[in-house]
Amino acid sequence: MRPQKIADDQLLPALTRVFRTKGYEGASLKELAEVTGLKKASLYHRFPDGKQEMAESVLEYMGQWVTTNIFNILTKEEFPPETRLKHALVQIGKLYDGGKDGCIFRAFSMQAGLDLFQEGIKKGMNDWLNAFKNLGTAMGLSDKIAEENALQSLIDIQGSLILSKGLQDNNIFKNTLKKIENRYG
Amino acid sequence: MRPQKIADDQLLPALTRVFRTKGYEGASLKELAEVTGLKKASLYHRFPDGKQEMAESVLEYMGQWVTTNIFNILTKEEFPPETRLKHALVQIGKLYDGGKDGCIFRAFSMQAGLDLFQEGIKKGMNDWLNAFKNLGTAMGLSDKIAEENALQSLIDIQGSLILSKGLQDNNIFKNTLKKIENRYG
DNA sequence: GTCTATAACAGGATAGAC
DNA sequence: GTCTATCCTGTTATAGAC
Repeated sequence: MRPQKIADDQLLPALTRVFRTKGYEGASLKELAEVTGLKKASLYHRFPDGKQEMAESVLEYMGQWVTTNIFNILTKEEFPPETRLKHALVQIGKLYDGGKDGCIFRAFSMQAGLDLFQEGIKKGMNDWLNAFKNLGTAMGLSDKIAEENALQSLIDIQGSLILSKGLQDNNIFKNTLKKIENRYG
Repeated sequence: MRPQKIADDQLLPALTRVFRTKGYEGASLKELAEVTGLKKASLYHRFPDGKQEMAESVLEYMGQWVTTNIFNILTKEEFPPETRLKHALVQIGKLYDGGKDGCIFRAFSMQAGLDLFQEGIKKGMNDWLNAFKNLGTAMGLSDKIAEENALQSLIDIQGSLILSKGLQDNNIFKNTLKKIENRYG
């Protein structure tokens, strides 16, 4: 067999960039091939089920990144919750490149994407909620308040990403991260 | 000339429904023709510049609806600001059908849509901010606080719409509207 | 103003050579 | 495992009859 032209751990980030900026329908195989340096037929060798499988893999890849770099930090009991939150917010800032990059949930949230990935999106969002709720209870909040804070934190992240894009002002996102930190202060 | 099969004021809502749920790329002329009851060629008669012009018209149509039904209420000096807010929030609930419908800004916020409508989206979002800021100052808030509240209100609306869709729970959106009301309480 | 028909192209997907 | 070549379908858009 020929050597892989691009390893999986380089392939997925490249595909991710396209899906995040273009959405599911907007991401064409032509562009997905270009950014990976592979021909379309080679992409089908890696992902026999085509575009849908590529998008699924991207969703899973993002989920793993977030689990490793955000959830695991938020719930790491060795550190005080204030420290965990601070570190996690830095990682969230990285995830969205300071507001420049969009969320994959949003990118897959138009009809076509929802038809395929509704369950994965729901699960992913619930994972975010649980991680933040875990942090809240570690800070001594009641279950109810911890849940409310978690939900509001996600609303803030998603909403501020939309407004940052629409108003072309990444400070909206950055300030929102600070606001989240203060809410738990 | 033959009679119009569908008047502009019926045509635009139909187009709007498709663009809102599918996004710019996901909205096909085939479906746009179906929902309007017109053939594709007839759509081109109404919108010579094709899909882009249809989307522009939808954006403008939504802007007018919002101006009439939300901004004008929020800034109507005859009524006390608390009343204005209450009425406006009811209209916002209608605009998004209790969380079931998405925002046109979001639908046009993937790359292809931004390339075409960035300026329109930015202007539309600033109109929302100004209307809410106007309300805040009418309630006696400082300029700075009124601006902060306006921004947070939009973040709440956009974020809660995303989470409502992703988690398939429209109560997230509905509760957020109540929360906005309380913030100005 | 709407229609049928069709052009021109892009998109997703596959076959088979190397 | 990657490639070239190709297929087929869907998509945007236009021509011209009514």
